[in-house]
Amino acid sequence: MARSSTAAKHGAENGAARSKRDSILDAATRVFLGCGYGDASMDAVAREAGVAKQTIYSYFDGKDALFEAIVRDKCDQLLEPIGLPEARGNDPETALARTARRFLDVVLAPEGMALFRALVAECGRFPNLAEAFYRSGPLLAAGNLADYLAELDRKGILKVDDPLRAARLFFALLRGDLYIRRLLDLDSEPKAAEVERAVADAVRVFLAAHARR
Amino acid sequence: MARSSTAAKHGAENGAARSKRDSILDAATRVFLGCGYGDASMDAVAREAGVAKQTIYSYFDGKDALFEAIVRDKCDQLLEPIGLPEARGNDPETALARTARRFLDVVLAPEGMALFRALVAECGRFPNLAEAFYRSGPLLAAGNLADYLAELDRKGILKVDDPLRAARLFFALLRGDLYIRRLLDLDSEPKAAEVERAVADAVRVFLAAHARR
DNA sequence: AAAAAACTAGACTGGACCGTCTAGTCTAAT
DNA sequence: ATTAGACTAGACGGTCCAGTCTAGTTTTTT
Repeated sequence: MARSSTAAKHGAENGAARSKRDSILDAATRVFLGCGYGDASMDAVAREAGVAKQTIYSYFDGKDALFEAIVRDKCDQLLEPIGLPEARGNDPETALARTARRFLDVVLAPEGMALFRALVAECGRFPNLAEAFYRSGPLLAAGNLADYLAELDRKGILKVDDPLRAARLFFALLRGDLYIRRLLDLDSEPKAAEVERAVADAVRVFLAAHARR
Repeated sequence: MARSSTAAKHGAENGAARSKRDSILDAATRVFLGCGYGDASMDAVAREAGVAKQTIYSYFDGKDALFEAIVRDKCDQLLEPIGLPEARGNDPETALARTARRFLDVVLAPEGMALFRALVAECGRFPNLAEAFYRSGPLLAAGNLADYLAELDRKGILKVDDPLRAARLFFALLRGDLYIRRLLDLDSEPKAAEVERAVADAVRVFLAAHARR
């Protein structure tokens, strides 16, 4: 019935209340993804949101619940584009490149990286969040691509024995070394040209591996 | 002159002193990699090492220095096998598979994952550690493989235009989806059969992409 | 206008933890 | 035997922080 387990006593769940909740969520996102769960303080969130600390506790049960809320929120919002099935032209090269570009744009962006870093850091404390992220991100994306690959196989355009496995490999190829370097914060957000090069490499290798002979 | 910046006043840097320092380092490794930098307490390290807290501070300057020491230690110890150039038979498939196996055995093992997770979580606080890890791990491994690939290209066995780039791609392929799942702690250490399958997939795709036509 | 609900600012509690300090014990060298 | 240095056990100061509480103000509803 109530949205969150306890703290949902705000009469109208719309209008001004919604916007206050949102501004808390936004501020919390900045703070939590900026310094990590451990170093983020509720006082900092309150300050950032321009809100009294008590107000936060009236919308959320506590620090854990707030973190969960912002992560689920960011997952939905951030991973939505890569979850959507891609418009599939008849040219596999173009379709793959488009999928690839969309994927990298999301996961290599500062927000995507910050979210993933936070999840890696806290996966011990919040195992269900890690699972939810994986399902609504990498797994969904791979599933969609797998459907497309199966179609290409049926049509005899490519040779794909295990579509899901192949899709996962494609995304792995795509992350490449860049992703590790980004995770360790050794690089800043890559320029479009770099992304384009990674996309081209991945597509080339993938097509070579699955060409009909 | 002195090993660590300040705390190196232990007369003989051998024998009993060495072993005490080592037991602190071991305990600290368990604690830090077990709960992460933030949640690890110096008291817990002392308890784990069976040592008074003061003793830790006589060997290390503080929590930061201790963390640095254990990370550098684990980097050296863990990544040493993947830094070594591989015995290269004439069969590229076998050589690649051997390199791949050695790599995955290290990075997917609990210790390898814990180290990497800790670095990802703390890369903001310890940027130099992240850099050191990258250089003595992924970069070194890629460099070695690149040398081998260049050789194969010279001999006309494979077609490898940019060896370093190709080597990085090979390792990316190798990490695959498994690595993401391991990072988020969604899987436990993979069985040998799973590793073998990942290795076979990566080698197959890589060779297909770099075959001489 | 009056009552109720939401919100603010800030004090406060209780607990965790880093790093230091004290006082005393053990070991090894002189 | 004495002395110096390494070590132990535990207390302690200072800081930080999650979550609660109080008292007063603003907004909304009736």
